[in-house]
Amino acid sequence: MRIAVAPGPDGTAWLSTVDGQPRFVADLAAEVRAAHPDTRWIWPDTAACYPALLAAGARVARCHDLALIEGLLSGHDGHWGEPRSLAAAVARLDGRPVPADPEPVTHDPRLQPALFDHAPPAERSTMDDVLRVHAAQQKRIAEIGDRGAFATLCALESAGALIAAEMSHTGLPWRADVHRALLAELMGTPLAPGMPPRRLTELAAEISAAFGGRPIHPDLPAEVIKAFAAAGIRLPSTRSWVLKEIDHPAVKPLLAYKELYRIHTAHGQAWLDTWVHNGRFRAEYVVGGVVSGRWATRGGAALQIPRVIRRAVVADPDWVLVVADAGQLEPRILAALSGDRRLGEVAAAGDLYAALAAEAFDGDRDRAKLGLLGVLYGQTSGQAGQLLPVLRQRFPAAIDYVERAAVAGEQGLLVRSGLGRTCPSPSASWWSQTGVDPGAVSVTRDGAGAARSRGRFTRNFVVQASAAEWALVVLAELRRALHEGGLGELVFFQHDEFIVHCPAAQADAVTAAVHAAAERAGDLLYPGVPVRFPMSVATSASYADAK
DNA sequence: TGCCCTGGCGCC
DNA sequence: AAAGGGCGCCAGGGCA
Repeated sequence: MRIAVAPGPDGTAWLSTVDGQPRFVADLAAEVRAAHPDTRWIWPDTAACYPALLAAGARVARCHDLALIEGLLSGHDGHWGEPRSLAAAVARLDGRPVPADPEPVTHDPRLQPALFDHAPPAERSTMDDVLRVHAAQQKRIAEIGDRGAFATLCALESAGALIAAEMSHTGLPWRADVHRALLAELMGTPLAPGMPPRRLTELAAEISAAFGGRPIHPDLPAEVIKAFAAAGIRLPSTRSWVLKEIDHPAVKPLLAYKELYRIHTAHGQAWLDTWVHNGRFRAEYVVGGVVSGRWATRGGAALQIPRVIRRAVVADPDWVLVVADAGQLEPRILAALSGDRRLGEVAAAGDLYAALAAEAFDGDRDRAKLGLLGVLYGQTSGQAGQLLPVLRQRFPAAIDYVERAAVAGEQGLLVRSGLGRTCPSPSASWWSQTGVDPGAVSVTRDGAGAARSRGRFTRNFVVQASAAEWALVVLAELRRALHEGGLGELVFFQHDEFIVHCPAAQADAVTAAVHAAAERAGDLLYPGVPVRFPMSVATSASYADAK
């Protein structure tokens, strides 16, 4: 059963079945709570309307997110990033100028909360728009003619939007006291509020001393390069891997400073004060913002939590964190996508790189890993490049798969994930720069570089985007299983990693649900393909102990 | 003052 | 050992 929703302010809405009469409701949350649980809700924008429903205790099992699906359809047509709001979709249908999308409503606690005040009044005509856009999207999805793959992608993307809102609502358990103790242990406490932590000050002094006492700001690359030049060392940059090659007494404190400074600025006390409240870190996930279908976050850097800081992620008393990680996901996806039989056999192993090493690299796991990652990222030089011929000879179908994607990209063509998520078209400047466009004047060396660069992007896209949709299936299956079993709560998702927070007694059931979800994802996306997608699952009180 | 760019680096 | 795919965030600098 599908029910269309045109949300208004203060929890009001117009509701309609796909072919019925619209009716006004004063309390959308009450309607949702009373509706059949399998209802698929058709609405303009999950991120805009679902948080308020969750706050009112109304959970939704399934939805059709018109904005996200408009974005997927535009992308499929080669117009990634075009406006996708309900207003834009209607204008597109009517052949009118398409308005730009409004700025997303943010829940960033640093900004003044201005939520819910701006919602336009619910109008009956908005319901007409919802129904028209929905019907048009259904037609476009059907016309793609890929036996339902793209429709699956649309359902997954919508499910992802629900899960993202639910995880933001729930929050990741976060112990501010543990975090503060960790910061003090790593870098000492500031001498005064607002001053840098003590250890940073000390390291800065050590660095200055190593340069003969000249005062230096270690966080200004230009100053560091100048200081090294004065000592007779010319550096192309101050990146840590460059510094590691240098023999100079300033290098050691400089590297230590960079590491701590990063933690201080990105996940220090200021971050803690801003983002952690009442024992939870509420990240704002952004679905549909990354070309490959991975999620992003807005504020809070939820997908870049440094390993040392993960010690602050601690389960509630008598609860545990079940941390699941899909190991070596992208090479396995390549094996499944390409149907390469030999790589599939390698990918049937628990440790893909070890099996690959045994098969083709005399048991050298590091070289096997380096070579395969080089294939995924398009590295042709250096050691990874040298390993390519071996891989091509052993796994021709897999190598061919990514190289076709690379060639298509260099020619300005579009490539797609397994379910049809589509990469962006090249920019206008790319066409003129590369000379791929026959009307262009000449190909510069920069142009050739730009073409190869796009080839690396499309090569990686087909794998990364297909991996992202596999992870979405896992997420959706896991969410369903947890809800049906009354098991815990999903609290974190990061590309190929999933965290469930649950009572300790449920840990085994949750672990089983994770494995089942991974298996179902493989069966759904790659039926009959022998590739395995093993999950490593660990249960512990702290995220830091789970790896 | 605000905006955009760069360098650098955290995560996958 | 080598430096390639996707992101977001911070600080600082240049500019209007």
